[in-house]
Amino acid sequence: MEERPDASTGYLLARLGAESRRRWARMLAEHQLAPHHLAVLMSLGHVGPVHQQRVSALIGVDPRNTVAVVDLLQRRGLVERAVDPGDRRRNTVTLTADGVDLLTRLREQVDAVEDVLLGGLPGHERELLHGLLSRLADTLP
Amino acid sequence: MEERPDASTGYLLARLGAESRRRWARMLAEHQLAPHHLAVLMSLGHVGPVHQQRVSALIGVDPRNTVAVVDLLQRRGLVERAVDPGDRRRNTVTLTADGVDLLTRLREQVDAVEDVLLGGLPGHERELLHGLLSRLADTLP
DNA sequence: TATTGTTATACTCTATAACTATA
DNA sequence: TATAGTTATAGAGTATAACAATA
Repeated sequence: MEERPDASTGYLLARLGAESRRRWARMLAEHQLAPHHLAVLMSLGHVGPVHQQRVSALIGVDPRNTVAVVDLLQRRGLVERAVDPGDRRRNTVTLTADGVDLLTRLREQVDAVEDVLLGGLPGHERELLHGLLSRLADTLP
Repeated sequence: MEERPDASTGYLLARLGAESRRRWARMLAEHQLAPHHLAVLMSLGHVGPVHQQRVSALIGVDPRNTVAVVDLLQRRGLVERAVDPGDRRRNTVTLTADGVDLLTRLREQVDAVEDVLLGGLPGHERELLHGLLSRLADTLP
């Protein structure tokens, strides 16, 4: 009887997360976007306009590295930055109409990529997984 | 009623995977190792000696980038490379006794990191998540 | 000719330090 | 003094191309 230690959950998360990111990257390359850019669009679509600091926390990217990500999206007219009148240090980031449009169109491709990645699980288990990951993500910040 | 599109499962995987990797990296820094190094040790502990090509597939790292990872582990005496007599192009990678020792000692710290990351989920849901991720990882290669 | 491992290299992503402006 | 955003930059990780040895 051989010892066969199982991989840890944290490792499986990192391993599958890297795989998912890789597929996202390939899909997004045709749009000249990187995973972080879509992450921002999806986050804004999810929670609405927020300060740039909050964007960083939502997508799990350091504030300094978030600057360039939002810069590109702004240059493409997908998001807008507006100084918060209540605290002029803060930038409120908002999806533009073009941003919403692109997000809507990308969702289809996102789902297609996902179908391949999660192909090994039947539908009800995918929903189960999604629920668990979703709750886990909410407890992070 | 505001539109609140939910984040995709693939995105949640990438997001949580990056977080997990970050915590692994901080923990492993004291041992002068990177996540990929532990990934190799865990994989070998899981499936036993395998060709380097298979190591690449298991940890999800390109063969070219795997070379340096195995190089370091070999220099530290944690794994051994042996030419396969049956096909001399191939290197069989094996855990050394020191490698097994380190892996055993690291498992404790891995579990501690994991407890923090998965703190938001009760025990039975962690097991559920582990099972789902485990099956998903098996369908990848 | 195809495959395993390898090197060199360019590119992307992430982390460390320090600055500006507002508070 | 502390915080939001920014810049510059070094370091780690990943991807592109080409090669040697073996099959």
